Amino acid sequence: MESSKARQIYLVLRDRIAGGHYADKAPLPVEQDLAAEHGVSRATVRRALAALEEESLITRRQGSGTFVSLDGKPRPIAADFSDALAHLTAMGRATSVQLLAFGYEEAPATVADALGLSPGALVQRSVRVRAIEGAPFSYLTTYVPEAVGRTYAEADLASKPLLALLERSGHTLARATQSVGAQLAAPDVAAALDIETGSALIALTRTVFDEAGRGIEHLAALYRPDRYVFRMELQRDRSGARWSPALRNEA
Amino acid sequence: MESSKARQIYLVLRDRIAGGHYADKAPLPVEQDLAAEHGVSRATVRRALAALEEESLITRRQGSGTFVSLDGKPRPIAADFSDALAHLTAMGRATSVQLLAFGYEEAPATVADALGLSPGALVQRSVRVRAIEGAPFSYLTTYVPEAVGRTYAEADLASKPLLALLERSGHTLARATQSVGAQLAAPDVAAALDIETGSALIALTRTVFDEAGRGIEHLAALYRPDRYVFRMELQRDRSGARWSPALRNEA
DNA sequence: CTAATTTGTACTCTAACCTAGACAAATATA
DNA sequence: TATATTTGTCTAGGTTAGAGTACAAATTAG
Repeated sequence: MESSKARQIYLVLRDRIAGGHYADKAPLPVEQDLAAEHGVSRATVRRALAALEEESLITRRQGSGTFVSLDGKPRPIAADFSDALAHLTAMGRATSVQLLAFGYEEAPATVADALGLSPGALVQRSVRVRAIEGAPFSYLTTYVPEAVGRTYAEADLASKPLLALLERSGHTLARATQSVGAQLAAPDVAAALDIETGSALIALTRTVFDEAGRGIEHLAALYRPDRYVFRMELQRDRSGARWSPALRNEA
Repeated sequence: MESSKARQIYLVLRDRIAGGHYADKAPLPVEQDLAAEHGVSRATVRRALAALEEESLITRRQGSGTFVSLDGKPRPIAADFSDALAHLTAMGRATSVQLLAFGYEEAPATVADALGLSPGALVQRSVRVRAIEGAPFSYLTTYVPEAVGRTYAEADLASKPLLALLERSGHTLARATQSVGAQLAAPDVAAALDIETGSALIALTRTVFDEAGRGIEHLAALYRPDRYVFRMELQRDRSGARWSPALRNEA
């Protein structure tokens, strides 16, 4: 089932289970209905279900049905948008970082644009994977203008958060723009995050500026949605016209 | 290429182009490299590229290379997290809503839990698709406790935002919790959003409470990331310890 | 002008995937 | 207890997708 209709169905059902669309212990639709929904034969649905059963995400009982099984499955970490990292460490959970790539190269057009560099300028590019208790959950690609990057060493990246390094070297981080989308996992990312190619990932890009408005860091991050979700609390404004974010302390 | 490795590659490249990973006019990796990256033959890569070319997302020149082509392609709408809708209408863009399903049924366990209802309680379920200038971008499934749902009519849903209806009928919306993840498009959603099954979607779930802490609405929304992204501005706190969201007026 | 690079085209072979159907076994329902 | 429902097992057959290879045509670089 390397790539196929069965895999597609497997991935869709997996997302739904992880996302709470089917609650724990709840029955999945019967095989006939799943087949109809996806426009395939029952044999194909059964292969998808077999894969889910192998991960013990479901249990199947002949004559009865197929049921979600989330016994000891870890729930995703809920993180604030504003400072995810402080959040995790504050929770006392062991996160580790692996540096997959590091070097200086010409800035891709999209990065040069975001950071306000001239096309072809040199940037430091690094790729890191962050894991919590051994389970990888994010794939981070960062770009930093060369002059900024030279203020710290490669080894620092594996041990300290990048924003901390930037502040240590005297840069003031004043403002950032962030946008969130979704993206499919390419083979390299899938391998690093221990998932299958074609899984859905949260895509977050962030550009950080100093007080002079110069671009300091450009981040393209991919998160496993089954291990990491962004959560926020909203409160109705006194005026009643808008919602405003409430600052959080805990997950 | 209904489901296959070629399709997988097609979707990955499509996401990258839409997400700005490859900039406009920039060359894609050569077919050999793409084949190596994805672990397939060149013929398979070529089928993926053919599909991209058909949508004129790329142009291919024999002897030269393959290039991103984003001429008249619309950029995704950038929306604030706090009140996306007000945002859109404020921009003066024509959004339309289609009501796909409406009815009362037993609350799924996950919904009953979120709204604080007893298991098996009746809820109103509605499915809507929102489009901007004819292009669908969101698939919204909402659950409302029966008593609350009875305060407005089915026809209202097709014309007014749900939150406005709730306020009109005297409910005060005090607080909401929201979380953002990612999910693959199932066939029904894919058809409604005019995309292919297996595309990556932003998944947002929100639960709205009144001032007494009662659950009023539970929303499960799916967004096309090529048409809709969540954007936010962050500012460094005076203390310098955290980031805080800056309220926005415009995209 | 020449050589290297890159996309375009053509072909064969194979294996994986999917469909379709029928029936068995376990469970739930009336 | 009898009947319907649901998962489990098996078989046969056909279609498609993919690998691999070779070469042609256009473009670029030296």
